[in-house]
Amino acid sequence: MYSIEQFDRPSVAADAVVFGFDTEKAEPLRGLKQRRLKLLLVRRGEEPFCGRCSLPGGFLRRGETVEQAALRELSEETGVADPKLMQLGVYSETGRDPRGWIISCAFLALTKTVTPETAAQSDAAAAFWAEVSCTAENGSEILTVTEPDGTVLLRCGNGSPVQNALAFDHAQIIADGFRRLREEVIYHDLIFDLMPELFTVSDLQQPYELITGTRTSPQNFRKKMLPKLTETDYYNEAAAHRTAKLYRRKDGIS
Amino acid sequence: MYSIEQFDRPSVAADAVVFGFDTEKAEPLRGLKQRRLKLLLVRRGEEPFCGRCSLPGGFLRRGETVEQAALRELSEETGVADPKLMQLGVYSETGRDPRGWIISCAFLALTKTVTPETAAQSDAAAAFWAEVSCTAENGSEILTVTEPDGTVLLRCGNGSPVQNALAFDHAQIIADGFRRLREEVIYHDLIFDLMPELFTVSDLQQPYELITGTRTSPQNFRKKMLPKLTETDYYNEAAAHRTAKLYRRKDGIS
DNA sequence: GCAATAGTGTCTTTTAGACATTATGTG
DNA sequence: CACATAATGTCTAAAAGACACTATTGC
Repeated sequence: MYSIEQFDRPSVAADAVVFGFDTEKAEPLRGLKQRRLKLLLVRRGEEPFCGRCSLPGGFLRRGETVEQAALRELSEETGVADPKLMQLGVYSETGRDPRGWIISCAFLALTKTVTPETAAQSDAAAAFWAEVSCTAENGSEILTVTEPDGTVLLRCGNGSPVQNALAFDHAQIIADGFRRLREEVIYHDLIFDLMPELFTVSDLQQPYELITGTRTSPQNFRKKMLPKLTETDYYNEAAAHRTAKLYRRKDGIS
Repeated sequence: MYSIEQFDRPSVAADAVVFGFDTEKAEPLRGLKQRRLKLLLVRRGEEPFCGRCSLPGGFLRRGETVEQAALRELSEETGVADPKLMQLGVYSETGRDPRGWIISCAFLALTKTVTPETAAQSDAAAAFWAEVSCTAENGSEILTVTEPDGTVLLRCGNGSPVQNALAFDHAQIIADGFRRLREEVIYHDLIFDLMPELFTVSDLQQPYELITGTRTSPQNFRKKMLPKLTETDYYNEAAAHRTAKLYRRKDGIS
């Protein structure tokens, strides 16, 4: 029988690009809820890249799948509990990790619940939610990841990093993760995995358009989304305008 | 500095699901070229699963990326030279390989050139092109992989294997690969990576519809494809009908 | 009443599909 | 000429977008 001991073996890490939407009372004038796209990061407390930010993750252990490793590390490091996980890609360039031969199995993870506590209750308490924005500047799109204090961690144009304060090759992984997120939202309605169970149609629009980079009128957005929704008997709390019906995702969509 | 030696490490394999179209003179009545979808397999000459068929692949070596490993193994084992490679997924269920802790990084690979020699000139001469068909049977689609002698190696309904003579978990990898192929052909025009540089519009139709599971009239298929094509000054060899203009893929189409 | 969003309807543009028609090659 | 496929055009149905208009709610 073939011996596998004759080959060197790499360490295998599982890292996750976790996106979620935060609900902030932004404009004080009217109870307007603005949703901001957030990315879960960890500030490293050890070498290499001590003090820099990285994706949450850790090493694969014997007896678990890469999915289980990603979920375990997410739970341990950041308190994020039940995200939707999708494989994003394997990063194996030699030299990507100064500690040695380490390949990373990267995941795209989506959570419905972004709360400050999520990050705070972690072991290391080093996890936090960074803000993600995607803006069109003179033709091409710029993806920006910013710390809560305003420090820019990452700027990407056309899918490749142009400004990068992150550890390892995590800037590239994040860029790939956002591009994949866009594809999944456009083609497989993954927007619903970033929303609470019940939501209004207009709750969907800002998140959807931020990720897809599109823009429509509220009327047409409604017409586009309604076939994917089931209405409920609930209404949102009254604001300074007509109350809105709450919907849930329709079964069998995607 | 963090020691990575304290962790067990898995062996990492790179396996490829290689698709390509064969051009057969099928119907003898008129010089009709029929294209058949093929999948590259290897008959194993050693344990485990000695005598069974598996995807071409092998172990990752220090100093190479998983992409390089996949290309090297493809070239060594099967003679397939310059395929388009895309990461398909990581398979890491415990027990998936009786030799021990081995995870597989699977690739979707597309080649423009399916020839008997491709497989024959390999080291082991154990590589061959199996035939892939996807038929609609009472509502759901059945994916079938057949050996040249007619032996059924794999039948899948709804993306999961129902009849499976393949080694390891390669049946599931192939099922995932075909589903991914369909998505890439529909959304990213990957059909062109399965065709020669120059082709007629009708050369495209049978391959396109086999993979996507759709069916249209030749007229409407032409209208759908023309925006993605650049015409050339060449024509195909005359058949028993009007000669057809040869096209190439238009730049900037994805 | 006013501001703001919810929700409906109407019109137009674009796209996809059904299908008739002409063109051109071989036998 | 018969036949098969190439290539174009026409009509229709479905989807996407622009936008007018009505409905509620808080202030």
